[in-house]
Amino acid sequence: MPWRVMPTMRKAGYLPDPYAVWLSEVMLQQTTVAAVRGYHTRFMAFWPTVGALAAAEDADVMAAWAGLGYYARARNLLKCARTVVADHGGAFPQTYVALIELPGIGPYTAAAISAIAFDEASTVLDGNVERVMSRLYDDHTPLPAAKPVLMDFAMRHTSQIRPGDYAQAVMDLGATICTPKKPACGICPVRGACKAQMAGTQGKLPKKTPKKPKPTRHGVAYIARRDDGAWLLETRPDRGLLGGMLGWPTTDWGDTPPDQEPVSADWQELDTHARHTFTHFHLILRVQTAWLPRDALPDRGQFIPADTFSPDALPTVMQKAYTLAVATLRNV
DNA sequence: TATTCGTGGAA
DNA sequence: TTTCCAAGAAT
Repeated sequence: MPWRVMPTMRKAGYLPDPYAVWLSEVMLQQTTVAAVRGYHTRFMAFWPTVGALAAAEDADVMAAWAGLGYYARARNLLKCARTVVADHGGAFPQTYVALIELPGIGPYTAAAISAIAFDEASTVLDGNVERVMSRLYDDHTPLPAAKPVLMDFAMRHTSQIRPGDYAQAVMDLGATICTPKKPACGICPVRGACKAQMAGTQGKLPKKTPKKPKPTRHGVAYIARRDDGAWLLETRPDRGLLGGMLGWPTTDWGDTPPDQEPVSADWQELDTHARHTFTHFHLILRVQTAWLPRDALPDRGQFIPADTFSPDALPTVMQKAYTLAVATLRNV
């Protein structure tokens, strides 16, 4: 990662910017490095300090987060930045105990920041470390029930010497060698100590409890433009799915799609629909489009001028609906 | 303790 | 095409 500080530099006393570390660790929650890289670069360019982020407009931050998912992270990111400014003088607290009090910072992130940015000997237990420990001790207890024992294993290994380097090293071991599929045991530095490697069970670990099948829900998105080109959008409520994000007015997403037109209009149903999969359900989203008169008065949402609107500010499912609708609206 | 909460890429 | 997931936190 470009925001990493190399071990040789750390040994000389340099530590990375806590703000950059916090931002990356929050973005990396349940998210791949490849997906995060561009977002982290843009956030650091737009808001170089926690003070700058704290002073940002909510809508700008949510728009910059669009597409990365788990939008509660972005809402908590702002809460956390503003708390750091208001209660900590604009400097991140340096200990696990203090960090975990902040919004959006849980056990893993508090451990990662305190270790990487402040060299506290905290134990990081993320998906990588869970995998490494389950294999090292050949523990077949299914996750998430196995977390306490895996944390106990991880604590035994946590180094009091250069704890920041250790935290990154054990996670990198999981990310690059002790991988979920086809681990590179032949080049693993702890091969000789790995019980799963000896038993030949590394490919089956960590064991996980089977997850429930995803139901399919249905909904309708209403994409309307006023005759001056303005788009009808609404900011979703802070709680729930896509909370705080800009999007098209939609029906509720349930088993049967109700009719909840945001404004009376001559709606045109598209002959295709968008498919999207969230964490816990599949969505089939039908799309209706309409042109509205200058004096239209919608029940929901607000008009965004054409020169202000960018689909990049929308969550991915809303971008899918937009892509389907654009061609049709052009032809009207 | 169990559920909610995104996304895009790999197999 | 469908499943499975990847550096979790909040409720």
